[in-house]
Amino acid sequence: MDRFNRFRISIEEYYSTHKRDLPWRKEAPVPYEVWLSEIILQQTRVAQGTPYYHKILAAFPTIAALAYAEEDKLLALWTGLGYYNRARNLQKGAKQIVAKYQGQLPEKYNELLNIKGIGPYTAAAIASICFQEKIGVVDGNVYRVLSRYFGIHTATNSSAGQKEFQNLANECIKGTKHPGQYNQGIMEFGALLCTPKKPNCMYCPLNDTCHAFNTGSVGALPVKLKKGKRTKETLHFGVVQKAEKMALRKRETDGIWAGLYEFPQLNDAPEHGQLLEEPVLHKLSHKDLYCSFWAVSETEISGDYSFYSKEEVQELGMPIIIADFVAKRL
DNA sequence: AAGACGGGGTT
DNA sequence: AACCCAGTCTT
Repeated sequence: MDRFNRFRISIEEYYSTHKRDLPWRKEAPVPYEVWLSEIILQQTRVAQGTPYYHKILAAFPTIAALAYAEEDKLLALWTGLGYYNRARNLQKGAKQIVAKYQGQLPEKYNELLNIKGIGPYTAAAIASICFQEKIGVVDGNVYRVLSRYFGIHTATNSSAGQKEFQNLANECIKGTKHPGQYNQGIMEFGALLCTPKKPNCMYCPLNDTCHAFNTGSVGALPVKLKKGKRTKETLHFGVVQKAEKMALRKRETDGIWAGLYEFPQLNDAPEHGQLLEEPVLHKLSHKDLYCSFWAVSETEISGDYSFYSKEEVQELGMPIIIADFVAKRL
């Protein structure tokens, strides 16, 4: 038996005995549910994403409902999940599917790639889980598992690495009869056993032939290129409250917090204004935001804002730091 | 090829 | 504090 088949069979065996019961995992997976769950879970832990999956599926039970939804309503449900362009692209994708595919997800990997928000990972997941296409998923788990087992030292976040790991993943999946099970299996294996820190090598069914385990390089794999330094930014929010309403404005459609609502920003600490709480450090993965909230009069703020009540705010997407503040103060 | 894009959990 | 998470898009 070759190395690829040995690997695949162990993964399938592992999955059959360890798979978690997740809401979108069904005997006959529903393509829309798989798509929605995969978008929500991009760069997001299952535990964090699952409640959002339930809320959003309940609010928009079909692709058509999602396509015709108010963007603000979708973003309101997405509030706190991060990477908000996922939500906006999800809806663009839904519109594409309604327009070009009669509201049904296409079945082929190459067709799925044309849909907004669907990249190589998500296309492979949908095509394999829903339509039995043999394309390997490549996510953070897969990079880790493959790099260790096969001893691949190419950086996973380099162009060469992405190609190499995709090719390897495609090689591994070739022999299977159940592409969706195998793909979910390798991710489950990475999430539960072949973990980033302290992987459970002693109980690993593949340790006899794992390159990393047998060369003592488990801790050195996968190899990743370092990202640049984080940047710092200071934000001054102008809080104007009148008659149980607060002034909010919708952000531009690109950059951070695209399309979300926030307090109008001030260029600097205002001359006339009361600091409502000690400046908060809001840490994003790529920058540190020092946020100050100032009670100011309406003359201090400018731009295209409107006043919203507690009820109206429920229908708006907001960065979590704004949503939390509004919840406390309104 | 490199950076931008969130927020939260783990080590 | 650094790393990671069922990645994708833009420049």
